[in-house]
Amino acid sequence: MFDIKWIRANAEAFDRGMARRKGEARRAADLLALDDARKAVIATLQDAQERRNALSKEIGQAKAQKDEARAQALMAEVAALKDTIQQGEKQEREADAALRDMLAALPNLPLEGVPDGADETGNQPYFGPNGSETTAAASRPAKPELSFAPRQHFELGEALGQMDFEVAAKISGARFVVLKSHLARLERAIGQFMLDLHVDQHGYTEVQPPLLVRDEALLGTGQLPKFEDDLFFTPHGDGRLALIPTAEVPLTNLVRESIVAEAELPLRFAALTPCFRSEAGSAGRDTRGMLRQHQFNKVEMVSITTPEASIDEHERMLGCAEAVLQKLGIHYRVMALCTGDMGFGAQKTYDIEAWLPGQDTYREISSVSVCGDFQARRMDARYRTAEGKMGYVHTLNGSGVAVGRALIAVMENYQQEDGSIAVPAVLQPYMGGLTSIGGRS
RNA sequence: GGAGAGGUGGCAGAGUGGUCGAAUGCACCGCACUCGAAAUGCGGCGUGGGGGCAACUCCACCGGGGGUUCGAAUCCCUCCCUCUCCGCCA
Repeated sequence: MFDIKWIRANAEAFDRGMARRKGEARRAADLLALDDARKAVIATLQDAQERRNALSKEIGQAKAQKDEARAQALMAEVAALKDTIQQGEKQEREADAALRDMLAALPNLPLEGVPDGADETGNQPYFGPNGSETTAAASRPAKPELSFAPRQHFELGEALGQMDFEVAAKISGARFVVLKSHLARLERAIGQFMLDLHVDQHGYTEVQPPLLVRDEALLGTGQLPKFEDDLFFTPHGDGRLALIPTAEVPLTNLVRESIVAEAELPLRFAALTPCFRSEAGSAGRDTRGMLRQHQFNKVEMVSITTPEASIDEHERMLGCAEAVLQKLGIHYRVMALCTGDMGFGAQKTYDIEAWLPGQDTYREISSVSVCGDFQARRMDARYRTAEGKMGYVHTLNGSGVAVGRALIAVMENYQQEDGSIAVPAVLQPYMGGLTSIGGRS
């Protein structure tokens, strides 16, 4: 959410940034016109209120002095203002709402340095703030060398009899899956491992958040008002609650409507939760396998920082997500998303794409974004310095990483010629010591 | 689900139609006293918005929203939240 004052002071930068955003025709002039109209309404209203207040005060004094005649005269005088004030209040509400609605529908402005582009083809490889392709390659696991034609995860899973899309469809329809036996445990092991990593080694506080949230929370992080179609809702009383599309929503809203002492920052939260997405706009895409499901598990990281610290925190968070793949031994690449591929609330986003041998391609497994004060303004999340100065916090979120997609990556990268799957060393403790799924033991 | 009580500044807690942005206490900040501290005294201490170069001034805010009234923390409606009792329940 933008501050209209900021737009007024930075109209040119605002227009330049919005022009880079796909499909954003909104210009500063449109918003400033609304704001001007709003101010005019306020000026008129306040003028009338000021006169009313003064006269009402006199009425109080007259009454106190038992001067009924004077009180009556004053009341008659002020009565005339009543209609003006009520009209004005109504107009102010309408003007506020008009401006607020327009501001709430605006996406965040891309940071300097974010590549321009219309879609994912405009994304660029990223090797770290001071990195190169060579330095990055040194810290990233290599592609597995498979001496046979690799299979896709669903082929492996179905052959094992531990991944069942048909029965899931009978129960819940398309885009659901049933995992059983060792694959079910592998799913749990991956989530557990990743959450432990972030909590034990990366300084995140483990959180068990609500999975059903109010519209206000979704407005705060930016899923509403524009992306209602992507969400599942359930009726609740006279209203509704949404199933979280990502734990970013409850984790970020942890600081909503609050003022955090600067000394408390950064706050780092991590959670392992199911996520629910209607995938309304992706009919026909990735229909095979469990790459794109209505329900999936994800470890999410959220950081709340000062404005000064958010850019460094972004790099740090990317590192936390990368560590997962490094420890799992899965080859990946990092892409800096272009303006056309970034999410609504992001100033800058890195995607981590895991190598999937079965698909012979890279697929997104994590997305790490810095949002600046965009969400903080929507949530009214502020911080106060030791000197008492207040400002909006900066928020960041990143997957660390998507559990279902990590399962796919493990399966495809650790598959053996006989269709069994080796269990990565770091997961074995979480698998009761199991070293292979489907192999002869 | 039924019955009841409540939501006021960082905290505690007055205030049931008029000069109340709101007593008082605690906390906090400054000053005085002190070698220093405590205690004490004096002063300060909310947020958002409009106007103004500025000193400043005006408007709004007592859980959220709407209404009644010349005037609302106070009355009415509605929503949210908290607590107590009953019922149900993993």
